[in-house]
Amino acid sequence: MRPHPDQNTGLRPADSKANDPIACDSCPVREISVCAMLPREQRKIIANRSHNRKANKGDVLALEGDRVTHVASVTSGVVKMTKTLSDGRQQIVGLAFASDVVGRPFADDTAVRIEAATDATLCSFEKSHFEQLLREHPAFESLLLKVKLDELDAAKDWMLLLGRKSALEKVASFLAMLADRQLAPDGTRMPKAAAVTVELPLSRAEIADYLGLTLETVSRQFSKLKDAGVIVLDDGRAVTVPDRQKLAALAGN
Amino acid sequence: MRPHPDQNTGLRPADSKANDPIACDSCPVREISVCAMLPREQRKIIANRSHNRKANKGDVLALEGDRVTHVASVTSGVVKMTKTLSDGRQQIVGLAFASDVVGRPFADDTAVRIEAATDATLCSFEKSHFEQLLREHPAFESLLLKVKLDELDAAKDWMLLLGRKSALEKVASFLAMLADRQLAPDGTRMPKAAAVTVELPLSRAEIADYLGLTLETVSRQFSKLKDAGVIVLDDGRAVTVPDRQKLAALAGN
DNA sequence: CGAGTGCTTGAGGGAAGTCAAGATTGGTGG
DNA sequence: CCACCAATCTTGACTTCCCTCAAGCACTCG
Repeated sequence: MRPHPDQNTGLRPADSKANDPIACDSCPVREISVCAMLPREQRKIIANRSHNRKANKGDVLALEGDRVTHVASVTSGVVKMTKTLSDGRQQIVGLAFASDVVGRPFADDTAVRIEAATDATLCSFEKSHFEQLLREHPAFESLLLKVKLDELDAAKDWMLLLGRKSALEKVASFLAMLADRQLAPDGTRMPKAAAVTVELPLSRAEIADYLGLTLETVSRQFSKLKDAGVIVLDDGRAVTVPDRQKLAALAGN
Repeated sequence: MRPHPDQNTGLRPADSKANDPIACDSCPVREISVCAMLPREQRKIIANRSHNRKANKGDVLALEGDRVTHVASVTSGVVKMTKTLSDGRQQIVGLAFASDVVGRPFADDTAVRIEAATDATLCSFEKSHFEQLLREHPAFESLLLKVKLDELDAAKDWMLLLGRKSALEKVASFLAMLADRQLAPDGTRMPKAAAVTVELPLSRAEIADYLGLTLETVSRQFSKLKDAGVIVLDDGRAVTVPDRQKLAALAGN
């Protein structure tokens, strides 16, 4: 593997923080985030202890080994978590979409670098406040546990992909994952048959880092899928999947 | 990848269950398992709701897609969790050692096959009882959350390994992991300098499935490490590491 | 319009996979 | 106790998939 060039260091937390109090009632993820478990009147507690945070694409929210100061729920955009070997080889070990939690409660420092993959907004808590919420509201803690158990299952799927799938299967799996999580305009999941257009939140290089490949190999698999008629490359960053079944078939499993 | 041959199907849960009540006070993992968080008098609750379970090497505790009926804490031995692609390619996605929890609370069925990698004993709960314990004892749930967050961190490390490390680094990492978790006879962790002998809980084929390699490649890396003097192969299953620093250096990171 | 960035494509090489013997080990029964 | 057999592990020769290196192409933006 070729080591990675140094990347845009972006803004550190203190710089890009915006202390607008959160309006939970209009929060775009209020029904699906961990907060959803709290009874309405207790959301005030959240509002008082959290703040909105805007991050621009490329902004680094935490470096590998950093002291953990905040825990946040993603309200829009995509945040990536990466780990890096000493010689620069890099692996994306997690993607956080809207309603996902980033940051590590109950640990002194992060084992991962946290970075905005797209422009993003977060509902951010000071770590100690977040942990206090967990202690005081078992329903909140319980929901976080369920969320993390789901994440663990997803991580196991990803381990299968990284360890055993071919390059083509990896790319197909990645696109299938994005297509499946794609929501119709009304917020419901797309019907299984319908064509879906996916706006890729990652560059070719980032997809490579996610799949354990090189950018060139990723690009070649995109071309292969295009030639096979499984995807349409609207432009570099937007992909249409006419038939998700066909894509899923190539994903292995 | 070559598909795997079918493996010993072993015993299903109902067959190998032994209903001895658990003696928590003499439980080998009472200080480190999730149970440790419960105040002494509440351990009775555990004793009443759990039972000892012996599993022989190769016994299958659950198949991929099985309904989850039990959640258990490993009290001795090693249990492996695997995922399999339709053509038989296999990946070990988790190893549970003494004090680790296997089984999936809050889900209808397992996403992984659970199998004893060595002879093992477990402290097993009916899933509904386990979930009830979590609900009634926030401290218990809280500890489980912390344990699962640690597992998630470990999974991320493993994703880095699977996606980006060379075969030699993978094998070195695996041996380093085992050496580090090896305990001195008195139960404390070994001093960093001391030579450690590790009894491998997995066959070459299983190590390959854990590392995303083939058995032949694993064997070659063992030979390479032996020739380099980094390890001594006492026999096929026991490895001595004279200098863990040297091994760690080869593990990458 | 030229420079910069990100993506695609090609040619060649190398690390790990595949296929195929052997070598060890461990268990079983004569 | 030792001979035999099956299972596991090691080693070798060859192949393949993906990585590396290197152009060339397509946008975007000053």
